[in-house]
Amino acid sequence: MAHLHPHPHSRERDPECLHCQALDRAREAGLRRTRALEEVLRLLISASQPLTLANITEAQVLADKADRATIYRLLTKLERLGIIRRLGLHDRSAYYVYHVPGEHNDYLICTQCGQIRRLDLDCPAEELEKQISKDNGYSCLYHELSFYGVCPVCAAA
Amino acid sequence: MAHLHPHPHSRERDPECLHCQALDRAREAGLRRTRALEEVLRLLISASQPLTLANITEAQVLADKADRATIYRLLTKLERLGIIRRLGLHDRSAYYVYHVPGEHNDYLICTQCGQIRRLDLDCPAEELEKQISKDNGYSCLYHELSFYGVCPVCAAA
DNA sequence: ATACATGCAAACATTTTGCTTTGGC
DNA sequence: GCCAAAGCAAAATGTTTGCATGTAT
Repeated sequence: MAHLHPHPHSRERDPECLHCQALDRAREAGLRRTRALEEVLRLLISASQPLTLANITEAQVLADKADRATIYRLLTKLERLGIIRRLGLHDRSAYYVYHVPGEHNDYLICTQCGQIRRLDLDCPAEELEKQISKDNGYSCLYHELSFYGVCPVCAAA
Repeated sequence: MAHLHPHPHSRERDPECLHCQALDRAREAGLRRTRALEEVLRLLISASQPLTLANITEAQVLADKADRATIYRLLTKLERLGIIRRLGLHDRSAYYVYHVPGEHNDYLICTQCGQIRRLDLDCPAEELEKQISKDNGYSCLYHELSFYGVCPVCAAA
């Protein structure tokens, strides 16, 4: 999953590389190849958990080099294009994940400390999607399944 | 579901009445019987969809009679007590629903207009909860399943 | 050369807190 | 009377926009 881009800033294309794929999708949609685009995609692709706008803006590679507003607008575009996905995880802020076409992740969140872990499970909602789509006439359906509870560490304290 | 309290402001107790049950739970937890408590519970119980803090504060019965901060603190307490539940539905603001012990609801949200509809389905995540709880050592587990898509109206436009 | 992307600053929306007063028990 | 709850006002947090400038194409 956390497939790192093997050739930063180069123009070579490795069709297996998630980062290249993402970049291609973005370019095809008309986005320009900017530093912010590259870094945002790289960060999201290599992250093992959802990231907030603040997380991204403050990341080493971007700190003091990228503006909140720029990243915000970029994330918004990428979401609209379906390249990334925005999650509502009870926090005040929005979380973003890279969206691998056809893949899906669920999360387990501690209601005390806010820790987020990705769950690796056969999501049972997958099948329901078609049915719900048909029943309600909705298109472009996707879903979000999150589990909330108290993690062992917080339970001890 | 939307069981209305049949005897507002009275002290009679109908053990079948959701509103009475909720009130009892709150009182047992030490909350005082205030106007805000009664109205907030009534609103949430009779609502057919999740409500925001703003929704509640601006409701007829409470408008100009209740302060945002008061309702906010009350909602926070009720959530901590497990009497209501807070949902993260992608909107900027938090949504609240009354939590009937043992019951669970899933939602279908239009990503364009934000409309929220409650889904009536056999939630397949119910079973996963125990497993996840065991696997990860989390306690007090619950989950939230939401479907996002474009509703027919927005699709037409 | 022409858009699109950026940066900076300011506006917004919503949540959260401090402190004094009110009112349930 | 005591302590929780209410009310008011202000702070904090995170998102969103306007506009002038820079830059990829």
